[in-house]
Amino acid sequence: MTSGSKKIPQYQRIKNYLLEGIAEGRWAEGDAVPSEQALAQQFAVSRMTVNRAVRELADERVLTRVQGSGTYVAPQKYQATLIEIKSIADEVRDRGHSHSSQVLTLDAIEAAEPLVHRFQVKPGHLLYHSLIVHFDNGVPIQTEERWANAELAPDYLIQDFSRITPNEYLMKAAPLQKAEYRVEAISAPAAIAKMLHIPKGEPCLVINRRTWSQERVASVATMWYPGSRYQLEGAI
Amino acid sequence: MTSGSKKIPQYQRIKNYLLEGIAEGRWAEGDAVPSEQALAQQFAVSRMTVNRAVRELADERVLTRVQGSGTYVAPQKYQATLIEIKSIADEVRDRGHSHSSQVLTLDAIEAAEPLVHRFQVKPGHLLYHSLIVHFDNGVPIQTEERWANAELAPDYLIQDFSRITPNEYLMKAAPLQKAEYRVEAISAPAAIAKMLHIPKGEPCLVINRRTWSQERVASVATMWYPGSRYQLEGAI
DNA sequence: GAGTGGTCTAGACCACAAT
DNA sequence: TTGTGGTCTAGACCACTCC
Repeated sequence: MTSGSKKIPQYQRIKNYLLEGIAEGRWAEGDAVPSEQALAQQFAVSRMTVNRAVRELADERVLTRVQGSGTYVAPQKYQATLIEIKSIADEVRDRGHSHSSQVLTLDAIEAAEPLVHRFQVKPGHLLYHSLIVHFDNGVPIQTEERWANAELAPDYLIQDFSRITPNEYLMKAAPLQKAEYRVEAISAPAAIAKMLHIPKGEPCLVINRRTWSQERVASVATMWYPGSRYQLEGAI
Repeated sequence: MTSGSKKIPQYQRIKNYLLEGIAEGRWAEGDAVPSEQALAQQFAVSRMTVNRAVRELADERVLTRVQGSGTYVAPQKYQATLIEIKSIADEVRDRGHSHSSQVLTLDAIEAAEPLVHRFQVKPGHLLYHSLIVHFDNGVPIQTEERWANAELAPDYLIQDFSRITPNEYLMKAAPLQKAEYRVEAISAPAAIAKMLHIPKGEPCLVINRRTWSQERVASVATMWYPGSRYQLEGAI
């Protein structure tokens, strides 16, 4: 099915061409992609067909279009409709602030309850574990405790998590297939309050996420955000 | 700008026509809307233009299309990936509990700041306003304060909101085109604490939503959930 | 003025559903 | 067989940007 010959519509071929080009870095963020005219010639299709391909990618926020000027690779990553797939580091940088982080724990463990259940693996299955605090201009904004499936993220322990977030590494190592999240409002317990530099008992947004890759659970994470300094946003 | 004559593209006129028809009940859920051929004749445009209008509404999940059969009004149920489009009443009932609600306020107001800004209307624009508490087995689980655009939800004030939630009415009156949300964790102020029967200061999940229909802001809502009794869930 | 995107036309062929 | 949607063409005019 991978090499289906005639079933893929032309506009989809063009979309794929542009998506691959962006993935490979042929066009970086902000770069102009070829004009509709040029793509129409290159693919030997009418401009209407190219227009549909490019317009759909613009609707999907992959590209931005400026009438009279051109079509450009959209600046952001895919945050899109959902609750933060975005890296916390990018979020901070997008605000023009500086991001830093502190790795408090980084080790390997053998799965036991309740992680056995969360990961849908057998007891003893190897998991990697990290506990990191993220800072926005030096102010703590998130604690992130994460467990990763060693089979899917074999190099987890040798990453420099002060430079790349676990999320960013996992996105490369185990491309996201599916995610599940739970959002709660909880009073900060003492340990969390200390890490976030907030009074014990202050309301926090707590996000629990599980991600899947290749039909298996790739990672489980719990993130605490101080309610006074953070809010989730999104659109549909 | 409301009565701009020539700037609105033909495909947008057709989209509006279909959205209004659904809002007015001319086509109910599951009903077939006119074929592309019929719409092309009715609006005196080419089929390609109609196709774009209908395809976009299908992408927005307002319609569903079946090749060889026709185009139908989509069921207004989809919660799926996103943060609660689901009615709170359905959520409670899905858990096998009984839902009830208490209408504390139901009135009309003229838009002033900050609602003028949130609604993108002129000062004095008519808005309807409601404040409702929802109960799960008699336990308060959500306060819902909502403002609705009177132009898009003309019958808002005569609804029986102890039987149908504002959300459910709005889904029919002004089919959802787009939504935006913000989620925060905030300590309950006294007024909220009293309505939810929780101690003042307890962490609450606060969701702010704006919905669009026919290119205009249809409603703005603020919902408070006691953190101890509620959590958001979702998947991607 | 040259190039770009935004929209639209009046046809066409195909795949599929209903009959 | 008829009607539906899915796709595509080869033009066209317009509004806008950039030079």
